[in-house]
Amino acid sequence: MPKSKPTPVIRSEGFSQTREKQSQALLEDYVEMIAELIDEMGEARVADIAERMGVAQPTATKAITRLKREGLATSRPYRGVFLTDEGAALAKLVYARHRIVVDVLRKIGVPAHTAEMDAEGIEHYVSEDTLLAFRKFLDRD
Amino acid sequence: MPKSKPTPVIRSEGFSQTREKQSQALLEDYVEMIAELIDEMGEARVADIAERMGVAQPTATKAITRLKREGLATSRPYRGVFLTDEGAALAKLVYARHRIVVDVLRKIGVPAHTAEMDAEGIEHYVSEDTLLAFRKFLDRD
DNA sequence: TTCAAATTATAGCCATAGCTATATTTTTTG
DNA sequence: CAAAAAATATAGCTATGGCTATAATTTGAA
Repeated sequence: MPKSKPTPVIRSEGFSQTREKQSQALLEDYVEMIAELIDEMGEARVADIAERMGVAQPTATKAITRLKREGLATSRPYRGVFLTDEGAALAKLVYARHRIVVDVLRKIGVPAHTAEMDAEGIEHYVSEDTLLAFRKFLDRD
Repeated sequence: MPKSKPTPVIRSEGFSQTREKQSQALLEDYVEMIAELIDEMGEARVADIAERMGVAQPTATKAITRLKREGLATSRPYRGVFLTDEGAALAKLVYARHRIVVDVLRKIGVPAHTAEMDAEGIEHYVSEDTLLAFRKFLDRD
């Protein structure tokens, strides 16, 4: 098994991308959460979104405003939140990716609960290429 | 290999932790970068830090101010940046963790360059338990 | 049906992370 | 050694993501 060599200069390449992804990660979390709530409860109320995200209600409202601006969700004042086609598609992708990351962690030997927790942070930084490798890895044996 | 079952309710547990880690991630990146520069060039100048981080110089200066506030670095005006013992220890941890994440990704089948890039984002969300599992995984075969 | 309770929106605050423009200090060079 | 160049610091702006307090709206119950 070849240990990777240090590649200091290349390292910097990843940093700026990482920054860009941080705001995308929040959008993904909200979209995923909204999809989950709609699936479980038939609708996604602001209060429920806030509670599950672990933030205050105005924080959730502000995030939803941004989701609407980005074309991922819709909502009418004092009504529930809905996903656009684009939002629903994103939710599906994010959910699938989450499952794959969890499965990979578990196959490696990470305890189930830890895998769920860590996947929440990790999943947003898994590129398409890496996801492809993950799928192949899960199909082995 | 058991596919993981959806565990929607548990999911929310991870979110708040994820938020807390985002600010820690930046600190880790800077500390790691400063250690790298000192190692390579003998000193870490603000301009070099900024360039490698892909940010403007005042942005780096501001981050360094925070590093100093957190006791991870020191600096005198118009002079280079240095790591405290604590900062150096953190840099070492972060570096080791980075190598492990890269090695795990590569063992799974992720191309080297992709592994380096994705590890940059992933590494900050790998818990101690997961790291332990990663080490064992790398030792297999 | 009206009024209290629950829900959602708004206002206004803080901190972080980014930027440009500019001032200050150090370094280099003619 | 003085002046130009380079490096660093500071000021002040934007946007995000968080909060509390409060206003507005909807829902439900008497």
